[in-house]
Amino acid sequence: MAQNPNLVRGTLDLLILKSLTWEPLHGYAVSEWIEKVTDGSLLMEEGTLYPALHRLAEKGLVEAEWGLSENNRRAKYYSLTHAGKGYLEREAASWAAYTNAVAKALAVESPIP
Amino acid sequence: MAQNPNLVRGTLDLLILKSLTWEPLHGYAVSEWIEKVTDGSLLMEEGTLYPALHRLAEKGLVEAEWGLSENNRRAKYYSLTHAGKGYLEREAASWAAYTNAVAKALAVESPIP
DNA sequence: CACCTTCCCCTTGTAAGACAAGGGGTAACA
DNA sequence: TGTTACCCCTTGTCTTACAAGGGGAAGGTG
Repeated sequence: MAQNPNLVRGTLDLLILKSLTWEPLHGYAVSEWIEKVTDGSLLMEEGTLYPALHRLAEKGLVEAEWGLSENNRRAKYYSLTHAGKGYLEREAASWAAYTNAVAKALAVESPIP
Repeated sequence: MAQNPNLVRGTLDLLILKSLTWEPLHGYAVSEWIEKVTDGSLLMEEGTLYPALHRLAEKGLVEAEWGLSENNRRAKYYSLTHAGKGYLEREAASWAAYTNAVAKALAVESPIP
């Protein structure tokens, strides 16, 4: 399913990190979480998800560990690091502020206020 | 001033088109409008703005015409086409829906609802 | 006069990152 | 045995924000 790449950018990391808030999840479960929590409006390509997870690990925002899934399959579990928690909070706030500003701009009704 | 490119993506076209809602503006005025309307939180690089305007013109969403600015300078005025209006409405709605979904996802408090 | 600032336009190169389209492998079940 | 669901990954392509440059003309100031 095709998303708008320009919309996904800037929220992808946030959503991934958020999905790991409570417990470690493997990649497949992360994508399921995102799909569920957005009522199916955001379907994550695997070619998008996995590189993103690797980037986040590279930055030290998540940690990976091989394990076994509920379905008895080899799976790589990602967990939020301390740095990842902080990053999530800051970036979520910044994202909210930005989208708020844009929403206001798009709602302007008088020319050149 | 450095923005977060990942946030700008997906809102840039929207903001530009919105600025042209009432009357044709030249590029410089578009960037001023955006800066003003976002309380200075979004400063548009010229190397971002002008290519974006050209892309929008290429897609037939805006039309360009050379004119003279209030300050007596040569300036290229952009105006919204019919297609541009429609695009703005649709994409603004889609953007709002998407950011809403993300906002909800980021506000989730229970694990895996 | 020379100089500076403001206004106004543009281009090139770089880097990031979403996506399409491939790949592989294992468990469970019909 | 075949099929489906689960789970991981990579490569190449394309878009596009940004940095860093370019130029030129108007109006003011020293």
